[in-house]
Amino acid sequence: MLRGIPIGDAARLSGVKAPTIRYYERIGLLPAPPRAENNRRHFEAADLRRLAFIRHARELGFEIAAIRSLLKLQDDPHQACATVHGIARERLAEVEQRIGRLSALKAELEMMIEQCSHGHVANCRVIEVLADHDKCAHERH
Amino acid sequence: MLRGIPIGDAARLSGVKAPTIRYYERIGLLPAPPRAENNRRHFEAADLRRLAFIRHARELGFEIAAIRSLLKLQDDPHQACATVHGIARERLAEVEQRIGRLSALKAELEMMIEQCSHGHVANCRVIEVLADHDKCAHERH
DNA sequence: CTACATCCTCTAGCGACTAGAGGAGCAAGA
DNA sequence: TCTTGCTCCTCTAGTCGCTAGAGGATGTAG
Repeated sequence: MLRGIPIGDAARLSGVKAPTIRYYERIGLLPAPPRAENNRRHFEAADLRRLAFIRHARELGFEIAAIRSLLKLQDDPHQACATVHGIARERLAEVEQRIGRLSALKAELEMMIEQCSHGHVANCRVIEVLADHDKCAHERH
Repeated sequence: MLRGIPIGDAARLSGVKAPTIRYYERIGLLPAPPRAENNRRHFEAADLRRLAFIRHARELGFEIAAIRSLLKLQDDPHQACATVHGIARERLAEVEQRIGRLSALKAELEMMIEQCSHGHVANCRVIEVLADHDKCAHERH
């Protein structure tokens, strides 16, 4: 019979939940697999690889649109690597920017918490700092 | 006449866009201001302060729900500071975690990009690494 | 035969806005 | 006075990437 992998197993093997797999199929990120007479999907190893790829890229913070282009490039191995490279570098720049902003934020939160007098809200530094941006130590946000 | 601040000025002064101000009013984050006969909102200085507070807290990544509790605490200055403190510390922990994850991610992206052979997609490291999680240098994601 | 698990489709919800339609009001210039 | 252009109003629907739940069919084990 050789009847492919059912969605539950595909979910367990790829780490992508079943509803999410169906969602990816609906938005065209994953090709619709053949169905058995009982209308159930049957996946194959290639689908699992594609799902693992998607999952990993998602974990790295790539958006669906970016993954879509990466997959298109992957499907056509004669494409130049430069495009892929570009997408990854864009993503790196984003990540670096986010780390920068988060670090400033961390410093500000730490300052707020440290300066909090542990008394009443009326003279709580956390509330004060939140209310008045000028009290921030850092400018870049 | 003394007819308060119109929404456009409130937006400019507070840094919160007009549709977003209306949205905050709708979800009860900002008290509904009085209206003139022409049905237009008229804000006051206190509203601007509240909006600045919300905006700053949003920039720091606080969720609307957290801001809602902070505002409630702010409205009642006899509350203990401990609650406020707790919210801020929770937020700090989240931020630290996110920085950690983003740093691992940055390292991985850098590695991917560096190893990319600049040839064809068929032997592009970016694609390969994305396809196979085991090729990652870092485990914690 | 009875449980129970797995699968199917479909719709609606999340958070925090944002965009657009369609219309009213107001101030300044020709 | 008319027109232009700006601001304002409400309402609905869209964004992203899922997730939850309803309601029903099928499959498997005891």
